[in-house]
Parts: sequence; C-alpha cells; structure tokens
Amino acid sequence: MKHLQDFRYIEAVMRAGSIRKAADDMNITASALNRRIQRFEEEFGYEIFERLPRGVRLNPAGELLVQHFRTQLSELRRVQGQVADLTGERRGHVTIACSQALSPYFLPARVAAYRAEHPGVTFAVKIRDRAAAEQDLITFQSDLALVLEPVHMVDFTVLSAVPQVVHAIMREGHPLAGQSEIRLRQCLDFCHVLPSSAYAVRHMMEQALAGASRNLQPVIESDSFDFMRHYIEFEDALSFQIPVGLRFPAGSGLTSRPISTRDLPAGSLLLGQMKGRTLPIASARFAQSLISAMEEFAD
Amino acid sequence: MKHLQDFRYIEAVMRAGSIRKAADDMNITASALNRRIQRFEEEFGYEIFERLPRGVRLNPAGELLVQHFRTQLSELRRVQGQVADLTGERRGHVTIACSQALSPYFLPARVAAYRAEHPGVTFAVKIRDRAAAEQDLITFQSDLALVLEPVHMVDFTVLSAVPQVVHAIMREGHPLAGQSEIRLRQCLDFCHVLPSSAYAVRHMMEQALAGASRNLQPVIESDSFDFMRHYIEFEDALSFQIPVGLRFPAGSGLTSRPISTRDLPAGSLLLGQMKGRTLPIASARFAQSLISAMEEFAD
DNA sequence: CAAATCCGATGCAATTTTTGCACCGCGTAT
DNA sequence: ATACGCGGTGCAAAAATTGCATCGGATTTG
Repeated sequence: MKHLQDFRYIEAVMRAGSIRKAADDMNITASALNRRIQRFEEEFGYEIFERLPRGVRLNPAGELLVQHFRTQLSELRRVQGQVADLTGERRGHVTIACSQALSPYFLPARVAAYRAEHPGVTFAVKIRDRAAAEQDLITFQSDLALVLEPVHMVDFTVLSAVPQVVHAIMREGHPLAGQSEIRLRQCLDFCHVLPSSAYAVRHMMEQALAGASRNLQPVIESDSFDFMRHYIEFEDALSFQIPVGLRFPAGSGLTSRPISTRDLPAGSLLLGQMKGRTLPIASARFAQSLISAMEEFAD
Repeated sequence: MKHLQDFRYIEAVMRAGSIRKAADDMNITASALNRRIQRFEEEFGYEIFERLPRGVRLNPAGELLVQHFRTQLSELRRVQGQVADLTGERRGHVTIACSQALSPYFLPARVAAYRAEHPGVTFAVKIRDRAAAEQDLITFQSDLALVLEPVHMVDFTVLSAVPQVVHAIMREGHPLAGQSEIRLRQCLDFCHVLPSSAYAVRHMMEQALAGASRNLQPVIESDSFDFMRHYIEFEDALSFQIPVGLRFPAGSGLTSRPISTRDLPAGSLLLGQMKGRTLPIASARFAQSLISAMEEFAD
C-alpha cells in the first residue's frame, strides 16, 4: 500500500541504524531517503530520530510512532481479510509463534484439523523461543503465540492456559523407568541432555535447583528438541519435555515419567495475543479451536 | 498528514456522492480524483465504491475501510498527543459531544475546574442531540459523549451512568409548586413547553404516555432549552428538564418539582466513548474527572 | 421519443513532486 | 593528522500527479 511507504522506510532506517545503510537496503538514494524522513518529521510535528555521529536512532517519540504504524498495518490486513470475507472469498491467514515443543505433534494436528474444516485458510507457523514469541506479537509478525512460561508478559493477553508438568524422557530400560514419578535430584545422578537457557524447561529446572547443593551439568545442550529426543535413543541419558511435546511411537524404545511437582512446579502453557488487538477473523477462530484442544492436555 | 490524503479524498467522495462534486469540494479535477480512487482500489485489492448512473456510493467493503481510516486517524492524533506529552509540552485536546441540558451549568463548571488544574488542555464542546452524539463518537469527531438516554448504544462503551429524574419547571406561584412531587397527568392540565422529539426528555415523556388516554399537546415546541426555560418566565406554563440542567438564580422567579417516577421512570445520563477505542490521555483524564462529578448528581 | 444533462473513464500534455548526483561540514576512528 | 562514514543540501533529471478535452453510457427532461 502506497500510503505506508514512509513507514517502510522508517522501519528500514530503524533496523539499519543509519540512513545510508537503509537507503542501500531499500534501493534508493541516501539523499532521497533522508528527505523523506525529514519531510515526515516536519508533517508529524516532531523529530523521530536522534542524529548520532555514526548514524541515527529512534527517539522515544519514534518508538511510539513505529508501534502505531505496526498496529495500523496489522489492522489494515485485518480489514482486507474482512473484505475478502464479505466478497465471498472465504480465505484467511493465521500466523502463530510457538515453542519448539509444540512443533512435532500438537500443533500440526491442530492446524490440520482446522484446515480440514476450513481449507481456504493458510498458516504461518513460526518456531520461537519464549522471548522471541512475545517479540513476534509486539511487532505484529504473529497474531498468536503459544508458549511455555513467557518471559515478560507485557502487552500479552492470555487467551488460554494449561499447566504442564515436566517429564523426564528415557529409554525403556532406564533404572528410573520403574518409578511412576521421579524426584528432581534423582535426575542429577544420570547424564542429562538439556535445551539451552533460552527455553522454558531449562529455565524452570534452573529455578528449581537454585540454592540447591547440586546443579545441572548437561552432557549435551542443544537448541533442537528433536535432536535431544533422538539422542536419548543412543545414550542412556535423560532428557526433558512437557506433555504436549511427548509421544512415543511403538518401537522407539523410549518412555517418560513426570518429575514430582514438589521439586519442579508445573509450568503454564499459554496461548496469547497482543494486548488490545483485534485479531483477524481466521486467527480468532483458530484460537478458539486451539483453546478447546488445549483443555484436553490439562495435566 | 500526507499519507492520509487518499482517505480525505475517499471521505469527500462518500459525502458528495459523486466524484465530480467531491473534486469540486476538494479543489481538484474530477479526472485526478477519479484516478486516485481507481489507483487506491487497485492497491487495496477491492473496489470500495459502487458505480451508479448518477454517481458513486460506498459498498460494504468501503464502509469497513472508512471506519478503519477513521480509527487510524484518531489513533494518529492520540500518538501525537502522547509524543507532545513526552516532549514536555503537556498540552492536550478534549472533544466531547453532549446534550443541551449540560451546556448551561454542569459542563462549563467541569471544564473550567479541569482547566484550572491543566491550563494547557484545550476543549471542543459540541452540543448534539442524543442520536447525533453517538454518531460523533462513531465518526471519531468526538472522544467522549455525555448524553441522556442514547438511542442505539451500538459501539458505545458506558464509562459512567447516573439516573436523572425529569423535573417540571414552573413559576414560583404556579399551582403545582405547592407539591413536592408531581404526577405526570397533572402536567397535561397545564400548558406545556417541550423540546422537539429528537431530545430524550420528550422521548421519555411520550413513551410514558403511550397508550394513555391523554397525550402531550405542547403549546411551544423548541430545539432550544434556553429558549424554553426563559419562556416560562413569561407564561404560566410548564417546561421540563433534568437535574444537571437545573439551577435557578435568585430572582428568576422559577422553581422545579420532580415528576413522580411511578409515571416517568428516571432516565440515564451516560458518559460514553467509542467501543474498543483508546482515548487520548487528555480525554481519558477528563473523563475520570467527569465521572467523579457525575456521582454527585445521582438523583 | 429525442435532446439535454450528468456521470465515470481515459489519452495526452503541463505541472508538481520525488529522486539521483555531487558535494559540504562535521565528528569519530585510525 | 588524515581518512572515513555520517547527515544535510543545491540542482538537474526522472517520475508521478494533475488538468484539459473528450468519450460512452444512463437518466432525466421537454
């Protein structure tokens, strides 16, 4: 849309940190871009960039403005969706940021189920760690976020929450497999494979062990839940995952046992959206469908 | 703001009902305007005007779009206000649509009280009948509406409500002045001076008398509460007003008595805003101040 | 029933706006 | 001290917008 051109340039400058670099990115001359910025600031009535010796940076007014434009852009898309709806096209697009744990089983199943009923709806599923998922909402890059234990919770409206007890994953023959519940300290006696600290499960475990005499000493630390899960098949170690991410096909040789909530309180898996935002119809409906499905996982 | 130029043109075309007339209004050629509309529709992806033999009219998609633009425009102003705030200018502007009854005493006092504390804040007070006040909110021409018994209440969020019993206004020597409360049917025995049917008091009285054997027969019907009130000083008739609009300076020779709520239920004086909207800081604060003041008038 | 009227659309030239290029002054970094 | 990268600016080229004249179509008018 033509009338948001200025915003695209402003955002580019913000990202690049300098008008010249941004001009390069946007295939335009620095002078042209410079003047666009100046003209905009004049019309707006206030400067939005601080001029630094090595470039420019958004000032607080600029931050406010960028946030406004982002809202505006997402609203425009929502209106377009609504118009598409009433012209009978009946399509729609859902963007969701979610934790890695959701990616193998839970979310694919839910998206497929939804698409079975609404084939015209398309999806963008972004795997994000819990901090990045929130950032995605704030920048309007995702309509929804489904994430375990979000970090900041500012501008985050919770649509649904289910508690999730952390499970230890192990081979079927593992010594701990004989118990129906595992104490956290028992885990420390075995080799463990953990997600890196950006992930909620790791964070929860470190919180739980803060002040304890023994600490986590992962033999493997990874960003890939998939990698860790498969690693367990080869070494007699422990990995950890929440129920929505668990499922053991026959013959995998793996099993899981819950960690006692006395040691490790259950985390909350939250479905949320940007506070105060009106979601596009497709996303709002899919959120409803997700909420129903999440209730079945209340652990 | 330059980037909303298209919207201004679209709105002009909507109002004028034809591109040519709108072009005239906006001091531009019809062809230029026509092409702007076409280009916009192309970018937007959908037509927003129906082409009729005698002009154009917004289609449903266009209605949605116009509403979107109005929101956007008001949001932009809010952001500008916020920016003004953080640059230390500490100014602000409040727009409020209100019933005529509020205009002589209640609202001037409230606005003055608020400005005494916040001298930088400016006001636009628009006197509107109850239907027009709501319309003002919807079109974002006012931030707030303070109105007795609004008509539609769609997209209307109530911020505060106080009941208002209708009072009869009369000269001090009037036969009914001896009673502490007046029955509605008694009023019919005297000449009465009524607001026209666009006003809530008139509407409430007609509702109350619907199906009754006797009906209202105003000797004077007027749009001006001020006129009616002063008219009573010259003829021994009755007029009607709600408490917030009442105050008799010594020597006016007028007085008022409440109509029994058995005959005429109290109406609600509502302070409201457009549903889902975030008000500019100045308006939000003034609304808070109004809410406090309104509580004193709970009748 | 035909002429007149009013409408939106469009080709083309005039005008305004935007862009690119060259260059300035300035502060930092080397 | 010099070189580099930055934002800002004058001026000409390029692009977009506008105005004018005109078309084709539908309604209104006489």
